[in-house]
Amino acid sequence: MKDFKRLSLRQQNMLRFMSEYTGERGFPPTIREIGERCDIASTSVVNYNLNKLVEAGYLQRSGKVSRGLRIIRDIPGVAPLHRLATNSNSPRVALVGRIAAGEPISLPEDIAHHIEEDDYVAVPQEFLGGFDENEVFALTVRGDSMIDSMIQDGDIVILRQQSTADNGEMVAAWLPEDSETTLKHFYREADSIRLQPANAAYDPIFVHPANCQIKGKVLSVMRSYG
Amino acid sequence: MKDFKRLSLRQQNMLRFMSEYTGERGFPPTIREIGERCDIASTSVVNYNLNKLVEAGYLQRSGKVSRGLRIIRDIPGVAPLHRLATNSNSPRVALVGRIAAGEPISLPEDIAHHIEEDDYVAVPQEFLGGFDENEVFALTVRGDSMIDSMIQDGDIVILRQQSTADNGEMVAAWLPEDSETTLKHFYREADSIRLQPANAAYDPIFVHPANCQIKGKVLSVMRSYG
DNA sequence: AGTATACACGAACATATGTTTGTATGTCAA
DNA sequence: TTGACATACAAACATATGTTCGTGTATACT
Repeated sequence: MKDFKRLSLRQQNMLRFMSEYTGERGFPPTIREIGERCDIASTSVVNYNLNKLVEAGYLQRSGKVSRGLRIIRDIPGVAPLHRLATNSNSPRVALVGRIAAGEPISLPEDIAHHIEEDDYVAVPQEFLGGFDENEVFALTVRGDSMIDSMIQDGDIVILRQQSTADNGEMVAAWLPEDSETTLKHFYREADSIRLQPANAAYDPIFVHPANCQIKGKVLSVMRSYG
Repeated sequence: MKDFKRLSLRQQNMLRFMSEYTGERGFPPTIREIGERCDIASTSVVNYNLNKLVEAGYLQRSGKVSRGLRIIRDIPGVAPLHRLATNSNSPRVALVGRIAAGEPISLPEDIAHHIEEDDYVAVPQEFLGGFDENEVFALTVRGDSMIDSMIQDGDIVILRQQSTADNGEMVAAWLPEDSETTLKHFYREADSIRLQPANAAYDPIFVHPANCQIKGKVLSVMRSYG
């Protein structure tokens, strides 16, 4: 059984993507989805490398069925977030950082490590959108750059970790070219991504998919005056 | 959200099968596989019942993709695929009504009477502003008349019952002459009261003190996208 | 009777998706 | 050079799979 480092970079990427995807959606990706995300042009190449991963003992495949993949070994770097102790019965969500124009947010690798005791916020069950508290995190909003989404300085946004999104969902997106993180509604267009503010008075932003990195989707917002 | 026992026997079977299948194989079953195992002759019937399960809050579906199923609630008799958060012991606050332009809110006498079991919302301690939960109530915002305060339709505002306010506090004010309830920042001027929107683009409202009845001050705002 | 609603069936439909084939390009050893 | 091997690509293929539609059958209510 090969060591993870012995796999080709492409195969490592595939494993990482499959693991993340499955964690986010609840089912594995298709061959073509793997190809898109790992910059593999041909489905047969994905198929080829999947078989290599089976040989290496990382994967099980159920032949001829869609999404017939199952990862059977842990993958460095995408280890599942460990459960964090809590006293309260109320779900406690990791408050991992601040989101603001011009600053990146470091996710998800850093979550498990950089958390301290105080960096939690209690969140009622109803505001977790049915997701497990372990795949949910919170950010404090800094600055007024999200005003057009009815979110202001000091708000706490609750998000679910995921790197993809469905149309209409509100996401935290990191725009590398602009060195900016923003909260917008997500829409996949023909060959670009439309980031739509909540307020109709503001114009949408169009970005190339390569310049749009989804960090998570917004489940809820909490604000305290005082 | 329906109780498990309220589901049809067929739907219960489907849930059990989906959960077991996913646990065994690592990916959810197809519509046809569900049909076979649950003695359902037509794929459309499976599809129909899957949508029912989504309505009941047990399932998430990713449209148009194969095996696009995810169980999001525990199912009696089946080992849970992932841990779901436990019941909350957060303070529970009475959700006494809706606030909207043109509609009065009946406070505080009716609070004790009109409340039913569902009319509570769990609120984390941090969002009660240090007040006792018994003197705090919640309102659902209806309409977009409060957009200028970064509060939108569907938001839940947490308020403390009080009939006066300090300058700068955000209050729910009932304006008898206009038959209107509104959320604004409160400022006492020489011989009038200024109700100031949060957004500078909007003009303040000046009212005579006799035409301004404070219902409570806003402690926090909670919003769930769902 | 008629109407509405919930649930079920089967067939046709569109396409998502795994598989296969033929070919090309690199490296490495003989 | 040659040949073997690993890896990559594109196109064609077969079918698995979600969706839609027309219909039927109960039950309950007017």
